[in-house]
Amino acid sequence: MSIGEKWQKKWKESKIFEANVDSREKFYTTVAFPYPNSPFHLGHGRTYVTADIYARYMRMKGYNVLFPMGFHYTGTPIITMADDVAKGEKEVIDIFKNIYEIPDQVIPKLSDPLFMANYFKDDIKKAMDEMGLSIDWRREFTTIDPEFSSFIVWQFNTLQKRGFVVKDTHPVGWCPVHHLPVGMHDTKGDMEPDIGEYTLIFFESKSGYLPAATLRPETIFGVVAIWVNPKEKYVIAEVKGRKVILSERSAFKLTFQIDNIKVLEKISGSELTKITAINPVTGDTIPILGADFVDVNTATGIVMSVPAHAPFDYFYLKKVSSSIRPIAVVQVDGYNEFPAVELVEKSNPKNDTDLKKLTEQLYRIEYNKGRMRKDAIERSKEEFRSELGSVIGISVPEARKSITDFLISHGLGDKIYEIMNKPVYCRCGNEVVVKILKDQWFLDYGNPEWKALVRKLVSKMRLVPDEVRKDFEYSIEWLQKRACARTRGLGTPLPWDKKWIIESLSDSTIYMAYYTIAHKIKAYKLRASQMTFDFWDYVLLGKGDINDISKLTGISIDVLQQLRSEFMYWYPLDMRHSGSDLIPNHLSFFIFNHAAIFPEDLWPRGIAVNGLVLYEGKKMSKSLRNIIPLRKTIRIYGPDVIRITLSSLSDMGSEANFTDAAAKSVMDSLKRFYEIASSISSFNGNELGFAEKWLMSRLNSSIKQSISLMDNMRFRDANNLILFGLLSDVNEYMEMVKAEGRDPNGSILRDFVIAWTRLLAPFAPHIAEEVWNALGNSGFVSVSRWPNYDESNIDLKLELEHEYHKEIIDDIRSILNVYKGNPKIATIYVANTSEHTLLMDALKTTAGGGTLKTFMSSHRPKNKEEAKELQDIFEYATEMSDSKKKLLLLGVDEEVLLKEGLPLIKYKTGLDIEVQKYSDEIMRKYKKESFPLRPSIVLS
RNA sequence: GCGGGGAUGCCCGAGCUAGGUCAAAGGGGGCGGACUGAGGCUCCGCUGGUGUAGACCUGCGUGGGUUCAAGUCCCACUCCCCGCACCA
Repeated sequence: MSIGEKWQKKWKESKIFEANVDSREKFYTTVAFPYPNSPFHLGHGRTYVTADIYARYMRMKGYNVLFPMGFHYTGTPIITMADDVAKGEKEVIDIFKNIYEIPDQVIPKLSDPLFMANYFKDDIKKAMDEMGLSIDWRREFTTIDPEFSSFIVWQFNTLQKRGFVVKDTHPVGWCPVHHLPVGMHDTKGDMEPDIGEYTLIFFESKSGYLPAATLRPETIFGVVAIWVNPKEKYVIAEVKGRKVILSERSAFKLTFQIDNIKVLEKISGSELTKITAINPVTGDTIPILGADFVDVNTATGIVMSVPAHAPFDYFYLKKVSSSIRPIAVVQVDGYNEFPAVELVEKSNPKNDTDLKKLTEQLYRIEYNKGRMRKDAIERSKEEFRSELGSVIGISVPEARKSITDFLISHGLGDKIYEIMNKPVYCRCGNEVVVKILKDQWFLDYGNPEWKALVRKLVSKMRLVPDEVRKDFEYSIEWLQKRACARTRGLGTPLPWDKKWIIESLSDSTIYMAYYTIAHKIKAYKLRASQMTFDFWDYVLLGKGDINDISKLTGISIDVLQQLRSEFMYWYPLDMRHSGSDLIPNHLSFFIFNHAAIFPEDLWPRGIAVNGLVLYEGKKMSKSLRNIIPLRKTIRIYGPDVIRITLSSLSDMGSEANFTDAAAKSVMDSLKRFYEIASSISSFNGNELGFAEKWLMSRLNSSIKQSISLMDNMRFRDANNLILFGLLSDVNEYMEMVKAEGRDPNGSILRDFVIAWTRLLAPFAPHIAEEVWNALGNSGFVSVSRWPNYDESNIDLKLELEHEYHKEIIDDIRSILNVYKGNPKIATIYVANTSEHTLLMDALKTTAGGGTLKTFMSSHRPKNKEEAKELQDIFEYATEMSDSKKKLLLLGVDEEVLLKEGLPLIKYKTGLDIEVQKYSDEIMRKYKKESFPLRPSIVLS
């Protein structure tokens, strides 16, 4: 059995992570629960480990820590994926089989969604245990447990009562064949259908209205023709009581958006080109022209031609007719009155791809810099002129909005939805269309009262790292109505309209409250039917009369009280951990729903967000086939290595790059820690010299620093300090002792290792327990206290002195570097008191904002040499490091200091060292100056 | 387009919210050495260029600017990554 398994088992047996209400201060933390549609990969581990490190740290700080876990079954991906398995979809099966190494006999069973969810839940749970997460598993649940459903029903009833649920229509991507909404998971190539709006403008003709579809309705004044595709089929249909002409395909697609479309007759595109149309805004009569580039599958298949501002239009119009003149609508600085003409003539596009690029370019320029021309607006019909006058001179985006409103309000236009990134195909092979869902239920995140509460909540919240605050503020302002129910998937039916299932991002917003009593619900075997609206109102909001509720539900008063006090002990949630990708949705919804349901004193206090995980510098993806199962890496490296590599090698807010090299180096460091810990009994020294004092100082100052780093979740810095930093300190200590030719001090090292083990425990709990136990400590390091530091052991001066010694060594080495020959002795000339006085004076001058001039004038050099010396010392003073200044201010006898470091300097340089006082003679002989803490060194 | 975040030495990556201690932390890789039966363990040294003395030169996306002094501040530009809704 590995060290990992050994301690995981012991933790479980001793129940140390099962948190119960007691008199201690509590700390309640959660992580977004997993969605079990596949096993965990490396990327999943990061958030959980990060939360666990903090949970373990807080536990060691003496808090009563609750870290529960549940599983999210709600939604469609599990169903879709099970379907894929059932259909024998190659890619999915290949991933399960070859990446996650799921046994052959299991794979067919995964075609049952519930089997899949349970199977992966178990696998994920194992992964969590194998990572050493300090979870209280008694509170585990899934979101389709009837007990949990009763909680969600209560949540939605409450939201409904408070007026935060509204009914509205909503466009979705839709498969016209199996009549279901399609999201990213349901499309070929996982394409998210991007739904956009086209404006329709009704041009009159003798055969009916031509609804030209455009993204730029403001260019209506510059329309010189209508394009249709002469090779395609069109129909005349009755739409909203109006006779319109549109492509056959369009008529079909629009049935999903508009009721009662009646196709009256068919007409070919070429036939259409024989008639003319009338611009409803200007009254101009314009030709209908044929063009192959018109795609009848996009919008209505009727396109208006604006050659002044659309490169396509100008390019093709030029080919068909030379008599039509462009009409300018938008003025842009740096272009002539017909920007599209100018662009096409200048860059001479060869094909549609070139034209597309020009279109995008012009579109952007006009959108950002364009202004509406007066002459264009004045082309409108007399009756509209005064109303449209307001758009003269305004920007394109503004004009677009008001002209669209104008068109619709005058019955001259309409809006339709279209898939903008078309074609998008459903997995069944049919092209996705836009469907308007009627009677859809929404959570009204746009509600101003609600938003105001949320703003308040966020402003009081602790966010780690704080940079994500902007993201939250942005996303909260941006959120509007959000559909909260779906037609299919696992989950809880909407209580007042049971054909809808509450969708997954809506039933996962306040479930942290459920954990606080989940174990009691199980222990008392409460049934969902007992957990009524009144029950939840009492337990979570303290509403209602406990006697009545007890009678109504058949739950004893004692149990009800217990549940209420459990909840009130743990709530509010202190910290929520999640990936940064969930900021605009889940985490924001979490905030919104808490604000809506709970009183202010129960609002969550903090969110910690981490970036994603890369593997060897690349994003993990199916297509790259570089998905690394988490459990596999734990088998290879052990849990402690994985924990540190995922969570503590990069800053929390930035992405973490998992590389095998990094994991290996963490593994080596942990091994080294273990070796040192196991060998301390063999060290027999007992001297308490400079080296020991230095080591103790390093330890104590590291402990001191660790506290603020851990408090702020700066795990990268903390780990650098604790794992890598203390390791190199021990090495340094060993060298120092070796230089003095003596044995390391065993008892000092023992104290050091004991503290070190505690510091390491949140990061590498398994190896920490092992060492803790081997050193003869009772109990678990996991529930021991974070080490205290003794301020009196922190000797800044001593540490600075050691720095000084190392600098002397570096200096000698850099001279050796360029020295030709074999020197035996380094003579170090230490500055004398007069230089010391001068330097102090120079420092005083610079500190007071004085310059070289001030300094000179107060010293009045007698000759050139003296002036040079003064100047040098002043320059030295200005560029002196802070640590040297400190050392100088602490007051040192440099000669004594040097002698203290002699063994180390000799050992490291391999030279004999002589220390002498500096004199002018040295200056004459070697042309070298000595400054305090910067002695001159002469090799010979 | 909107919003957020980046661009640092062979590679990865700190530092840039308080400008000087920055040729620039820490890794990795490479080179050399110690230990060893051996080492893929560990430890030590070197790893921009030049240099017979701890120095100098070049340098932190590009171009300007502020300053005695800029990787760090200001302006402009180029490029890259992430999110943008009913999907967990």
